[in-house]
Amino acid sequence: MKLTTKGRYAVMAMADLASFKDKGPISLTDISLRQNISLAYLEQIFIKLKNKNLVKSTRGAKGGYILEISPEDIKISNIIDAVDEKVKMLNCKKESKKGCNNKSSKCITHNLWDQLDQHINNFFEKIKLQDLVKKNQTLNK
Amino acid sequence: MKLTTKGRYAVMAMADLASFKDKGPISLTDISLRQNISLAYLEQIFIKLKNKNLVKSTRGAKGGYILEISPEDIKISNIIDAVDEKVKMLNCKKESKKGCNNKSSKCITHNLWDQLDQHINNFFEKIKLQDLVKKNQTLNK
DNA sequence: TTAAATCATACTAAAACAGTAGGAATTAAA
DNA sequence: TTTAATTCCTACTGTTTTAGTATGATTTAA
Repeated sequence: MKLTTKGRYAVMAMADLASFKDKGPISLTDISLRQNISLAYLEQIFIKLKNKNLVKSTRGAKGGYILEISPEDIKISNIIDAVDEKVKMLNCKKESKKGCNNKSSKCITHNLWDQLDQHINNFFEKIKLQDLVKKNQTLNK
Repeated sequence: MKLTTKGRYAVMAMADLASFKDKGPISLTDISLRQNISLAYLEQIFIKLKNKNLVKSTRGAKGGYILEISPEDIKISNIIDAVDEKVKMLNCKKESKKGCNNKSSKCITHNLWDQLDQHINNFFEKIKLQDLVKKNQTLNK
């Protein structure tokens, strides 16, 4: 069980943006170099972040991205969700009238995975982007 | 981010074993039917559970598996670990002298994933197999 | 006019996943 | 003593996901 790079990169990139939030639009090239992430891959990720209104873009030369919302108001869960990195341990399909294992209404481990989901989502909910950049902030100002 | 079937099935199967723990060896065929998991796949999973001394086997007709330890003493983490379902969000390689992104010593999100690892592992550590079967136990006795 | 940037979409190699397949060894019961 | 039920062992495989590349269009500051 692991997070995919898309989710990790998205959080890294957003944290990067947050650290430079007073420097005007930040280009993906910059983020790419600083965070060591492929530029083309970053582009894909930022389309999604933009669709969810987490960032705003400026096109053309000297363009780039800035945060649409303040880092204190962006939860890690918002970022993870934006790039389709769903936390979903449960596989039990709801459509099937029969239940988890096509037998009983709920499989014996149903509640366990359900609680795990909540446990992880709760973790992402309570941490803000701001929490990640606190230490570095003064350095880049 | 999701758990693979191997981890989920392992926990389901162990919970099944625990519910029938006073009925002598339980065959994988039985578990396969009750939990709706492929027999051949269960066989692979049980080799691993056996290697970690979570279950004991009896070969031949009327054979099967029983728990090697009491359900109160088996943590979910023991099961997950046994089938190689590692919880590892962090991708930062320790070997590389350079650190996470081959640049700074630690990437900006390093601690976040580290804490997430702990958060999840902690969840699996504190839940015992016994906790899963409590409700169903009287039914199958 | 040019260079730097976002925007958009299609493609792809490699790995992981979720099993299957085939048979060998063991043992209880008929 | 044969048969059926079981664990044990190892190799194989189709599908999906991952982690990007590749290509080109559009926009804009200098």
